[in-house]
Amino acid sequence: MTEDLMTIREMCETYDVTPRTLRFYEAKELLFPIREGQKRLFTKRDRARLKLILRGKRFGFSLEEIRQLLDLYHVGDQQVTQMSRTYEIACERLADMESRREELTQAIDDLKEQLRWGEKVIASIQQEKKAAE
Amino acid sequence: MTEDLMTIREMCETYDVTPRTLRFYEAKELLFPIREGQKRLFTKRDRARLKLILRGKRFGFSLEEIRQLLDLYHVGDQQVTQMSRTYEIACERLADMESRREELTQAIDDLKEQLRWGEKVIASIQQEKKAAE
DNA sequence: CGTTTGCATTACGTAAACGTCATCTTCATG
DNA sequence: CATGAAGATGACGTTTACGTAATGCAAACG
Repeated sequence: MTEDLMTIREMCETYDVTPRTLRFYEAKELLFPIREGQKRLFTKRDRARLKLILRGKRFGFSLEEIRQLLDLYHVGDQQVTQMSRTYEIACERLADMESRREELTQAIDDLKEQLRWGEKVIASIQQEKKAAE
Repeated sequence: MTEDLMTIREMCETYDVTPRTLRFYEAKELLFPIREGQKRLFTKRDRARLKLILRGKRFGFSLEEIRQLLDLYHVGDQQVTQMSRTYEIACERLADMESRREELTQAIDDLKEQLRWGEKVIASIQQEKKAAE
């Protein structure tokens, strides 16, 4: 931790995932821990990527989609000639996420309305109970 | 369609899903189409539920989680005594969704920043090209 | 009246995302 | 030096969310 490197166990405790998950993400080329002999050591970069992975998952992105998103955050890995294409993809993603947020806002408003209705129903039940006493 | 009832095919075209998906959702008790002989006929209620299902999926909810959410929108199906509990669950869901939205906003801001950086890089490449001519 | 067409059921298949052994090294430690 | 904890490597198992036939019925059509 001090040298900016973490063991698999430290990673698991920090991010609440299993070793299997981390090895799986490495196999899928989402993470690239360095090796000390056999053992994996996760860098700051791996941790940043893992946070993005977990966030992506919470929004229903597949690991493959997340992998593409991750590349947007590590453009240095890419050839400069692919930069423009990468930029386009990123713009599309951004639009996608913004429309998602609007949809989510709509869902929140719907649910809030339901809740107001529920409050009314509960209140009227309380009244009935009171009347029955 | 005129009588507020739709065949499976009409549903598929309207909501861009396969028949298999609709039957699957029925088996999982997410939809409750009525029967005309053997054939399924989907009501307005089924369509409302399907919209919520598809929306839920876009946010990474599992079908089981969605089923619970759906019940919040059809409280009439429940016993009145369970009302308060249902209300609690709904509040939790709401908080969950609102924190999701905040997270999404953060992700959007991050990506926007990445894009601004990308714009700079692309611009500087254009400069290099120009200089090379 | 035979045959498409539309929908149904049953059942096996599959991709994604890990879980769960079983087995094997490698150190640190009593 | 035995051993036990931490980590690695297969390899098979599991759940979710459908896909994909194979087969059957029933109305509609040429």
